[in-house]
Amino acid sequence: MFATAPAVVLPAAPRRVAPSRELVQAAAHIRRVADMLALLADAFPVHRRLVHSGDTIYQAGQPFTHLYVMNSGFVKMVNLSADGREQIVSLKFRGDWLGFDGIADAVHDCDAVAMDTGEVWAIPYDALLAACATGPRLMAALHGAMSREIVGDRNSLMSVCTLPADARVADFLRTWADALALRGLRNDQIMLRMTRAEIGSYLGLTLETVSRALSRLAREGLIGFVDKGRRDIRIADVGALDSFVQQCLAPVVATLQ
Amino acid sequence: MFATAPAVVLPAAPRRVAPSRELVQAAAHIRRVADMLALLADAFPVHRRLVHSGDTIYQAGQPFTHLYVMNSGFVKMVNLSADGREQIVSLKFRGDWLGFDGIADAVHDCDAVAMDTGEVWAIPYDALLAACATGPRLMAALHGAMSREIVGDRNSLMSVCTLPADARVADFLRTWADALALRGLRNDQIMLRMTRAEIGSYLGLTLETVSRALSRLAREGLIGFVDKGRRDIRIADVGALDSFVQQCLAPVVATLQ
DNA sequence: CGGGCGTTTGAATCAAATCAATTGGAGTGG
DNA sequence: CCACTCCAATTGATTTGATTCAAACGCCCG
Repeated sequence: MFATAPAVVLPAAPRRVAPSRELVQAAAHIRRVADMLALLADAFPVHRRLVHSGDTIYQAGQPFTHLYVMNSGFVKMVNLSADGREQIVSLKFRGDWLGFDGIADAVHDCDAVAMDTGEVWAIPYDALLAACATGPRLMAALHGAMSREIVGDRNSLMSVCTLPADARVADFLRTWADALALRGLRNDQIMLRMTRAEIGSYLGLTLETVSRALSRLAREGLIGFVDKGRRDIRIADVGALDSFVQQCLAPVVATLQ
Repeated sequence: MFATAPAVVLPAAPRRVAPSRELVQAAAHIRRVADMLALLADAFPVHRRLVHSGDTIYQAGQPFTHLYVMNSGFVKMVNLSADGREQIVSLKFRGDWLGFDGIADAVHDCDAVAMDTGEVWAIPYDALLAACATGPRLMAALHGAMSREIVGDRNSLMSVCTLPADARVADFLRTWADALALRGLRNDQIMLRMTRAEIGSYLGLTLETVSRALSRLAREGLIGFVDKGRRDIRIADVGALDSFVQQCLAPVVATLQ
């Protein structure tokens, strides 16, 4: 309870004046990613692959041989069910690992599709394991990444299961902004390289509902659109998105008390 | 693609006459779990803990020191958000590992609560890593378990995001039955040790909706209740649950074509 | 300039949540 | 043994939030 409280303690941080705690976290994360990439580059000749929007890094059904670490870019993980349903189940940024789904059965379980130009490092899994044996740091990075993935997936599930549509979209933007901040990037303006339909797929909503939610957030002044296009979103105050989510929850909480 | 196809190829398996493929899978899984437990017992003095319904194996916020493997019993993973929302995000059975959420930040991220009497083996994480260095088999088991967890979580997300309420409940029962079959247990009768509210939490539904869905499945003859209680569920034909899910999807698929 | 795609917005519909009442079992204590 | 309480589950009536259907708009690009 207390461990996660700080986010709530600040009801509406007036401006993004770089709160020290987040800066520290970001610095730690940047260092961790840099160390990890250096470690990988040292351990073996990493195959760096340049990808463009639409390229698939791997596909469901392919034999699993490599894990991948994103040096830059932006990737979606697409799950396809036996009966033809399809969904974006995860989004990946710089420093994230791809391919864990393939380890268990030696076959990939979903598609990894680039949504932007970027560079992914392909790492032969067996070579990685061998390298892990030589020192504990690579292993720690690997396990940390898997652990983070599990935590992230569960948080997605919780968003989808416990938040109404508007709050889900707000939470999505907040999470994205946090991901940018963690990587030391400006988080007051985010380029969604996704269509409304893709956002909807990820959040379990229709594209119309996503569009309406964004319009409402814009009307309330929580977000704004950069330029004339509606793809780039300006977030005045990330904390305000938090309070918006809680406000959506207010009636629910009231009944619990 | 081909890996997941067989479930569809059989439109409505008439009866549960032990299809060989599933038996083979079950045998493989049982062997894997047994090997893993033996491997663990050999590698270090495992601490075996007996748990009863309601006991917590670990809680969010606690420092992470151990991973756990379930030898028997049944456990729920409960996530709590900063703003007070709570949800069951995962269910664990014999052979499953617990605690991966704690690796990344050395602090557990959710509660693991026993829902039945059982035995969990506590494994010091550092000792486990040390043991992994000695041979590849432990590491393979560990990574396999994490990979499976990631795949499972994503499938949960997909269920919640793409299936209507009735289908979600049917899919939940099907998944549970498959989990039992995989462990070599009879899967024509499952003891839900969960209330309707807990099932609802896991599926993102209210308890009333879960109740109605179960009533409808019973009315259609897909499930039955054992004894007078409504806790134990008899499943005549697991394959029929599959076709029910697809039938729920039929109108959706029609619009896609 | 015109076509195509993505987006927005409105109106109607529908599925699930909410509210409310009742039933049913399990456990307790007289 | 029965009466009582408590909690889980069922079922019905109503409301609500999201989807569906439909139309129009804006932007990018050939």
